[in-house]
Amino acid sequence: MIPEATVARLPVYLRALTALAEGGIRTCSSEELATAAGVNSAKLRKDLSYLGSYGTRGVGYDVDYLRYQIAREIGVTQDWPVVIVGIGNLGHALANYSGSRSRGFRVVALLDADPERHAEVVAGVPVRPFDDLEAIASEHAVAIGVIATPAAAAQDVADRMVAAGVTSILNFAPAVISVPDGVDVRKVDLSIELQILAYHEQRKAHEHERDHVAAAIGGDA
Amino acid sequence: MIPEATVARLPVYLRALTALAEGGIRTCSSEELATAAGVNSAKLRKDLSYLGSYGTRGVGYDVDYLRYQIAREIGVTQDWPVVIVGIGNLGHALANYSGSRSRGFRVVALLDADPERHAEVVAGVPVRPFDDLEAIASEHAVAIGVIATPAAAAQDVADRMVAAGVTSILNFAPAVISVPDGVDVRKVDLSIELQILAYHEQRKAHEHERDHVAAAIGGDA
DNA sequence: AGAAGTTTGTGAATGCGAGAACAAATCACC
DNA sequence: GGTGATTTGTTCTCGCATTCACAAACTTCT
Ligand SMILES: NC(=O)c1ccc[n+]([C@@H]2O[C@H](COP(=O)([O-])OP(=O)(O)OC[C@H]3O[C@@H](n4cnc5c(N)ncnc54)[C@H](O)[C@@H]3O)[C@@H](O)[C@H]2O)c1
Ligand SMILES: NC(=O)c1ccc[n+]([C@@H]2O[C@H](COP(=O)([O-])OP(=O)(O)OC[C@H]3O[C@@H](n4cnc5c(N)ncnc54)[C@H](O)[C@@H]3O)[C@@H](O)[C@H]2O)c1
Repeated sequence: MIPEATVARLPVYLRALTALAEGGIRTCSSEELATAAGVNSAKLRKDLSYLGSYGTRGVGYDVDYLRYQIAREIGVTQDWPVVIVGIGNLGHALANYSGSRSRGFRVVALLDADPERHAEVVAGVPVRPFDDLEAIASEHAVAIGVIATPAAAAQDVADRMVAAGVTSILNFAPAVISVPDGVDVRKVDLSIELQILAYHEQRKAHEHERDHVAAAIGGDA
Repeated sequence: MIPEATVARLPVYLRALTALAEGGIRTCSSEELATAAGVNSAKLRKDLSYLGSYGTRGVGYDVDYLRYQIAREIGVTQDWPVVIVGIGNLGHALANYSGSRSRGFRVVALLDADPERHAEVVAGVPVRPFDDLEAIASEHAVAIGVIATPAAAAQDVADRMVAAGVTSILNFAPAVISVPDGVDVRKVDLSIELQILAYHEQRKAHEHERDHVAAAIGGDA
């Protein structure tokens, strides 16, 4: 059983390894890979130790071999069919992105409730009515769904997805959605991220204030 | 000093409180708020206790009062000026989003290196040359920057931002960027999120396999 | 072949966060 | 004014994650 914190970092290692491989590098040490991935080398080694013993002491890791092992562990050696629901501003960006860049996933359908959208084709995939969800999900055995609708529709969309057999949901809508046990939900939320940054900014600003006050009172007190 | 895990949840509570307020609810218990925010009520109470003692035993929390206290603690009672760099598919979506929905932030500039983009106006804000970064950052005292360029450009953009006085960066590009001490970076990464979901999907699939094998061998062994 | 130098994999220590549980505080009602 | 019901704030315990530190394993050089 791999710890959740480690699972969340494996994709980062995978990307770093891909970058190294594209740069023509065949082997790397845990130190080098850790730097490329932006983590501590001890943490990297511990993370990799959960997968097995794929390095060679005194040498390091074979880039391609380790990359394959991580990809296999994550489950992206095969392609996962994905549906995206809500093809507005964000949905368009996601459709373009998933289609071109990311390996391991295949966008099999773009769904939207608005009939005006149904004429469109995004990144080679036509936008279809939301009611086609069940048919598409069962035809392609879709396990992963992406929600990019307004927040008000998110719970309904999630319910329909779950009923159609989707067991993993990536939610971009700023809404808490509840799902049955056995269904995984991850959320991506721009405004939460901005607010976390704002908190730290404010703290930095206060710190400076204190510094100035201290300096004004008398630096060598 | 508020724990980082708590800081990351405060925006969720803020949103839940806003939703309750919009529903006309004036007071709520930790249990109700926890449900709305999708967390455990004990955790919620402990989180709030770091801010102070803003509830009333036997009663609960005044929705508006608590909302203001959290907003103040996060630092979103004022508006933070934000610049977005890289106005492609994703940048367009972000510009439209930040402009309309999220309180506490104001998009003061959209920047792109591609001259073809400079004619455009997105959500009322004109797209300007990337080289205007320094002038805009100092004019508006911008502390928060958003990167939505391709991965290859992310480190350069980050360096320029830092040089221009930006001390918090939200990075949407799939790249590890390094910044000096005192600068905060948060990243949002679609393909990492998908891969985490894929891992769990794979595990679910293997579990089913084991179940089937066990059933085939003989369920009551 | 042996010594010196690298680098991995892991046991141990430390720190942090989650959740249970309960005492203190408040309200409603009589 | 007192009693019971309700709900917060906090203490305590447990488990997980991070980091250190080092022995084991491998390479290279002599
Ligand atoms: N744009 C961003 O950068 C951004 C960032 C973070 C979060 N979000 C969130 O992502 C979501 C989408 O944002 P957007 O800017 O693309 O909004 P949008 O309004 O442009 O697009 C929403 C789309 O969802 C469709 N839709 C509405 N109800 C539906 C339903 N029940 N079933 C299927 N489709 C439905 C609409 O027809 C529309 O095409 C919103 O919840 C937003 O808050 C957006
Ligand atoms: N589209 C998505 O849903 C999505 C999701 C996750 C992550 N991302 C990432 O976000 C980034 C943007 O994605 P996109 O789909 O909008 O790409 P895009 O190619 O549509 O847009 C990128 C924009 O950045 C501009 N740019 C390039 N170099 C620049 C520089 N040095 N300075 C300023 N601007 C520059 C380009 O002119 C272009 O307008 C990419 O790194 C992508 O991997 C995108």
